[in-house]
Order: sequence, then structure tokens, then C-alpha cells
Amino acid sequence: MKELAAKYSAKEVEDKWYAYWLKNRFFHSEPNEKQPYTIVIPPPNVTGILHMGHVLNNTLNDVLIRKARMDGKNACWVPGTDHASIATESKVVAKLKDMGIKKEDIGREEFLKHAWDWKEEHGGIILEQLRKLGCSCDWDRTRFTMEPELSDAVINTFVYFYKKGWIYKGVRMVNWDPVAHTAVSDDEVIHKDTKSHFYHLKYYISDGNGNPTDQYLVIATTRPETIMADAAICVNPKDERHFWLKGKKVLIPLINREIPVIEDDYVEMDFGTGCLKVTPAHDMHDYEIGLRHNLPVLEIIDDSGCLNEKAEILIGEDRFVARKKICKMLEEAGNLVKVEEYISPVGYSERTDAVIEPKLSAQWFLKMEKLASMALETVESGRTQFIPEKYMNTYRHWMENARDWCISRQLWWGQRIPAWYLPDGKFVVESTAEAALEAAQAIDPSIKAEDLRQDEDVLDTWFSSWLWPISVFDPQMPGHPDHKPNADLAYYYPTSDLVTGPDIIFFWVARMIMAGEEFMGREPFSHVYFTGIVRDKIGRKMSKTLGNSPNPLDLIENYGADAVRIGMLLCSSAGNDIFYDEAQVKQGAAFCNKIWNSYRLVKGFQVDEELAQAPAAKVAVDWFRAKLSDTVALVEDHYSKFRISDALMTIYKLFWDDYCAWYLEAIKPAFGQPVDKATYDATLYFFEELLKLIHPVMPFITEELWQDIAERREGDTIMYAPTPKAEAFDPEVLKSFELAAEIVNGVRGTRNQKNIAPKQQLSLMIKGAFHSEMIPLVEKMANANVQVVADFGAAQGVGFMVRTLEAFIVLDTLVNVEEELEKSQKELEYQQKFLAGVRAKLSNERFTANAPAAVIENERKKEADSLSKIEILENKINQLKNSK
RNA sequence: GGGCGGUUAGCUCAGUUGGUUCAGAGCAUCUGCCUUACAAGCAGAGGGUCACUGGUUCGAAUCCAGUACCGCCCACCA
Repeated sequence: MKELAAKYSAKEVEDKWYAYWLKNRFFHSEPNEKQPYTIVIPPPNVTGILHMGHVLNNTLNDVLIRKARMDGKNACWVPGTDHASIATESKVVAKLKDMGIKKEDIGREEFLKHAWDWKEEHGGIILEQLRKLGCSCDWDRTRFTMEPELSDAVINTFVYFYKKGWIYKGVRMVNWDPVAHTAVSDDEVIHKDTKSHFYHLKYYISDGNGNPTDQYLVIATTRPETIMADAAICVNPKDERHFWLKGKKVLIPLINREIPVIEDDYVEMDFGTGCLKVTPAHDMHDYEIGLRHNLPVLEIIDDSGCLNEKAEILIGEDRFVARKKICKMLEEAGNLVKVEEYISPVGYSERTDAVIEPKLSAQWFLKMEKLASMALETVESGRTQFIPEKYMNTYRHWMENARDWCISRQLWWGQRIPAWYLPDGKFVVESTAEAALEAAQAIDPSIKAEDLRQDEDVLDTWFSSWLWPISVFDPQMPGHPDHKPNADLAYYYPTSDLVTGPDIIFFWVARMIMAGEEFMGREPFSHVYFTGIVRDKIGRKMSKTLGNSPNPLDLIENYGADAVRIGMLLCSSAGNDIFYDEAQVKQGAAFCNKIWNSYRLVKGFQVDEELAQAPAAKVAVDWFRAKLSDTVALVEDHYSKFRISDALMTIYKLFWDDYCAWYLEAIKPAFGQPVDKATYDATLYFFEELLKLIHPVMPFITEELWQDIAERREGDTIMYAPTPKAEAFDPEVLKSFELAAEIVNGVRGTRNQKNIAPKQQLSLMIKGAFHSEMIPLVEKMANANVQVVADFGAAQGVGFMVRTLEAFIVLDTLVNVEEELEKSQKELEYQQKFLAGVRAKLSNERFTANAPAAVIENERKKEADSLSKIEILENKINQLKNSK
């Protein structure tokens, strides 16, 4: 670096150093004798692009991993992506649709080719973007959940659990997404209060021969289009209003099918009319009632959400269109009593936002009971800790109520379920077609390969990603019968910390813990740091439709990656939502510039080897050495508690306030003058220590300056420089400097008040116990001549108090005595009140009897300090009065 | 409906088992400065009944109870 510009330019610097890091393979990790520190990335969607949530998450990850690396650990951050079956498949379907192709027409294999093309074209962009952010992932270890090895891991896992008896196929009411044409898990359904209508319908009592009598009952429903699937009307057995209905049969309006009236406690007497239409095929609860009462199940809605021929009427109509039409028909038929406005929770698909249709279908399930209780114990025992802890409660609640996991999806993009059906409907589960054939032939020796039909469904994407902390190191999985111990897995597992959003605590975090316990017999990570959700500054979630999400790459382009990282970290405390504001990124950029310019100053110093160290510089060097150690300890404490933004703020203030505003100002030679060698060396040393402290949060600028601050060779990097260590120091050094600084502040405050230019040198007298070695420092920082005196004499000027010291600025200009008097009297009043408070405490017997000795001691000190201040003030007031 | 968390300065948040002069930080605001590294800067200043009500205690932002509001999770009263 030859000449330093007055402004820091991130762009020139960042690409250069990232390329350098890559070239030297600094991010790469192999097992060695050092302590491992491992993070697996929360795999983003393979075709996703970077958004602010990723920026937050990956910045935190990178801070942790860089810190660990500098702490001397063998840091390994494994990157990768997941295949996101629903999201990706729906994108590919949409693309094919634009080309006029339906996926059913081209078939599974052809479709998958398109999907892989899509993945090749759009995949991995996000990983490129993470490089821009400075993420130090071990790219040689990049994984994808659908790469062949990891797919094998998934299939093997399925077979493993099947053979263990924990996977079963069951007919269940599932959440059907009629747009994506797949079942989705309970967790992927979002309930939103939705404005709808409550339709009150007359059902006439049958005369027993399928003809209506003139008696009727009224039911209330939000889904009149499903009445054709009704199997019964249900009332509460205790409901006196409906006793007369016992044993009766009623007729479904419009189609006149006869159904019985049944009784079940499930029906709430005071809700609706107390009569419930039971539609087992299209309602979860009704299905349960149907099971209890042996009711037939009649499905009238098809996979796309349209009525089928079993509905008898409105065949082929979409369920919502049918709802409108049937209302009209019911009204015309005289069955519609009234329609109420009604708000009720409706389930929507997380992926497609389609209204979920409860649907009966055959699905694969994984039993949760054992896995959940193991995973709960992992967290309750503290082997995995949540940060913040509050998520523990949420986690426990879920684990105690976990329902079996529906792991099949009616999609093609994903790992196909390794179940093969025999012609007679029996099936075998094996990891390969060959093994399946063998197993099938054990059942029926006449079976040939072409007789077997593999299950059409694929597995839930989370069924891949729950293996992530294991499979990225050892795709064969320890559950595999031929498993051989793997060096990577043995070394890197369990991973250290996981950084992720609380929204996937059940989808992903809980299930990784389950897999970890099942396959490894221990937790997959020791800490889980939950970030908040990134919102805009008025609290709205960032979303494409609102357009309130900035493009992180634009921000990096404009402000630099270091600034963007700081901007995110400044406003993030664990578990709290992040209110993102570009102003914070600007603050980050300003910090870069501050670091840059302080370096310009330091680098510009002329050194005179012969020169003796200036007294003010010596004091400053001693002080900053202590201050650095003091702060390093504090920063370490913050990191150990995952208070990343506090750690950052502590470093920020150390650099800006302590190093720049105090230290550098104190040692800075006069214009054109050289600095002595001892001070110069100390200054460079401090600067380098500070760079190391800052590096995990701002990797680029720190590398740039670190490379320049001393002679470096190819292959040197700040990335592996050791984290500054806190050293022992004398606390008195800090205290006496702080006292001097307070005096300086007092002078500066007076300057401001009296409008005295900083250039104008002042004459300052100090009365009381003040270290003489601090005098040169005060003289320099306050631009004043300092004398420690026993008496101020008859000098004209302005006084102020610092703790129990009294200071006096001599001024030629006339001083407003009245003003001074008033100021002192106010201060006196405050002190007297304060003293009264302290004395009240001390004279309270119960206080002195109960409070710890240290607290009482402190109160006595307060009393003494206050007394001496009062004395000083009273003297001063007298003097002022006399001088009038 | 059930559970959990929150409410501290204009904004975002600290405040670590009740006790160091405890009411803090950053940003924002205001005042004065182009002082030879930095105006993306320097030096100062103002600003809060710690949501409300009661209780425990010598002592409460901190512990307890209730109230109000906010947020999150779980749960399809059709």
C-alpha cells in the first residue's frame, strides 16, 4: 500500500483478499490434533437467492467460525444446499407450463431431467453470494442434499427405520395441497383467520322411505359444498333440544340421500345450532367421529380440489365455485335458513398458499414417540443448549405432543421411497431395486424385476436435512449395516454451534437432534443460537410482495461486505427480531472509514530513534495496555455467552473512543514532529491487536491493514493470527487515567459553555490529591497549563469539581460571579440531599443489621465523599460571595 | 382456547443470583468547531415515574400477584 486515500474503498479490497484466502485454502479443514470447532450451514434452497435473513445468519456463523479459528481451534464450516422439493418442483412445473408442457405428459424421468437442468442453471448462486459476504466456508466440503451420496444416506435411513418398525404406511387424514398436489405435514400448514360465511341449512327428517316429512333440523356449516359427502348428523347426547331426533334419519338437501342422526360428546351444545354435519372424508374431526360410529367415507373432492362424480351434482366444479353455486341451489330449494358473516381459522399451505383440503390418503409415517423423548432429554439435560433459553419451553411443548411425522410427499423431485410393491399389493422395503427383488422373491419365488413397482412418492426434504450434521461427514450413515467408522465424522461430530431461525426449530433443529441421538448416540451440536426474523424498520417482515427487502448484493456493492456485516450485527441480539435499517450499514461503513483513517495517521508517523518518550505518551501507552486487556476480557465474556452484538459494540467503543479519541490524541506528536520509537512500536502493536480483535466481524479491512502494518510473506494471514489475550494489569493505571480524563472533560465542558476556542491555551489549577505524572496528559488533552496547588488564591476564573478534586480555570475575561454562585449552590443542594439520603440509610438499624458489609462500607464512603464535596462547595460559595 | 415471552431515552436494545453514585449504550436530536488521520469527522449538551396497581424487603428496573397492551408457538368449535 503506497498512498492511502482519505476514504476507504471496500470494493478494491474485498475481492482481492477473498481470492487470496481461497488460493491459500485457508478455509479448508482436515482432522488434526487440534480441538475441532464445527458448524454446518443451515442449507439454503439450492435455487434460492441471498436475502437479509441469510445475511444475518451467515454473518453470525462466520463471526463464530473466524473467532474459533483465531482461538487456535481447527475450524470447519461445512456449506451446502438442500433440494427443497416442493419449492423447486413447483418452479420447474411453472417453467414447463410456460413451455406448454404438463409434468404428467412427460413422465417422471423426463421431468427430473428438467429439474436437474433447473438446478444446474439456478443452483448454487446463493453459495457464490455467500463468498461476497466474506463467509469462510470450507468450499471443498460443499454438499447438496440430493447428491448421490447424500441420497443414499436418506434411503438407508428410511430402510433402517422401516426395519426397526418405526416407519409404517397408514391411511390418514392428511393436509392436502391441491395446488402442489401433495400432502404436507402439519407444520407446513399455516392457520390464518379468514372471513367466511356460516351457512344454516335445513335437513328434513325422512319418513323412513327416503321422503321428506315437514319436520327438520338445522345445521350450521362453513362448507356447504361438502354436504353430499355427509355420513350423519351428530348431536350431543346431553342436548335436550335434540332428544326428539334420536334414531331418526334425515335427508341431505338437493340429493336426498338418507343419513342417520348420531350422538357424540364431541359436539358442542352452545356452538352453532348444536347439530353437526359429519363429513368423514373432508374433515379431520369428522373422520374421527366416523371411525367411532362406523360411518362410511365418501370422497367427493379430487386431488385438484374439484368435485367428482360421487358428488352427484356440480361435478367438475372447483370447491370454491361449487360453494357459491350450491348456496344458490340451496336457497332456491328452500334449505337455506340464513347466512352469517363468520371469521374462522383456515389452513393454508406454507408453500403455495392454497387452502388445505383435509384428505384421506395412504402416506408413510415415522413414529415420533421414542425419537421425541430422546431429543427432549438432550435439551433438558443441557447437552444441547438453546440461546436464548426461552425456546426451551416451546421445544418441550412440541416434543411432548409430537405426532407421527408424515414423511411422504406426492412429488418427483426428491428421494423416491424405497418401497417396492408386489402384484398382490404386498410390499418390500430395501435400499436398492436388486435387494428389493431378492426380498420379494423370498415371498414369492416367481416374481421378476418387471413385476415390482416402486412407490411413486418421494420423501419430505426435512427427511434429508435432519441427517445433515452427520451425513455431510459420513453419507453412509452409522445406521447402515455395513457402516465403517469414518475419520471425519469421528473428529467433527458433534458439531459445536448451530445458528438458525426459530421458525425451523421443529422442522429441522428438533429432528437433527433426534437423528443425532439415534445414529450417534449423542447431540449433534452443543449450542443452538436462534436469530430473530429480519424485519424492516417499521416492523414488517421482509417480503418480495412488499418490496421492503433490500438486495444484500447491492448493499455490499455500495457499502462493502464489512459494513453490511456490522450493520446486521449492530441491531441483533439473540432471539430478538431484527429491525433492519440501512442507517446501520452506514454506521458500519463509517466505522471502516474510521479504522482506515486511524491507520493513515499511524502509518504517517515519522520515527526518531533518539527521541525520548514524551511523558504524556508514556502514561497513555501504559493506560491503553491495561485498557486493552480489560476490554479483551469483556469481549471474551460476551462471546462466551453468545452476545455477539455486545461483543461488537465493546470492540467498536474500544477502537473509536479509547484508541482513537484518547490514545492516539494523547501520543500524537505536534505537527511536523516525529514520534519516539517506544511509543511508535506500542502504537503499532496496539493497532495490530485491535485488528485481530475486529477481524471476526470485519474480515476484509482487517486483512488489508494487517498485511500492510508489518512485513508479510505470501501465505500470511490475519485469519490465523491468535486472538488477543487479556493480560494482568494494575487497575490503578485505569483509575488514575480515568480521573485525568474527567478533568480533561471538565475543561472541555467549560470551554463549550464559555465559548472558549480549543486553540486557546488555558491555565488550570488543581487542588487535591492528583498524580503529578498525569499532568502532562491533562495539559495535552485539555490544551492547558496545569499546576497542582494548595490554594487557588485570588485568581479570577471558573471552577469545577471532579470527584473530590477541585479544579480552577484562570480566565482574564470577566467572570459572571452570579452565574458561578448559582451553579455552585445548585450543586450544594444536590449534595446535601444526597448526603441526607445516605445518612438516612446508615442510621436505619435494620439496614446496618441486614445489609452485607461491603454495601455498608460503600455507603460510608459515599457519606465521606459527599461531606468533602460539601465542604469544598461551601468554601467556594463563600469566596464567590466575598469577591462580589 | 392453551402455553410461552416481552413492555427501560425519539429508535434499537443492555442492565449477568435485589445493594458499587444505577437508571446505561449505540443511533437519532441540539450546540459549537473545516483543530494538519478522518465533516463517514471533532468537542460538548439535553432526554426516561424502568407499562400500570398492589405486595414482599432495611433496600425493587430486578422478586411475587393482578391489570393493560404487544409478540411468538400450539390448537381447524362445525
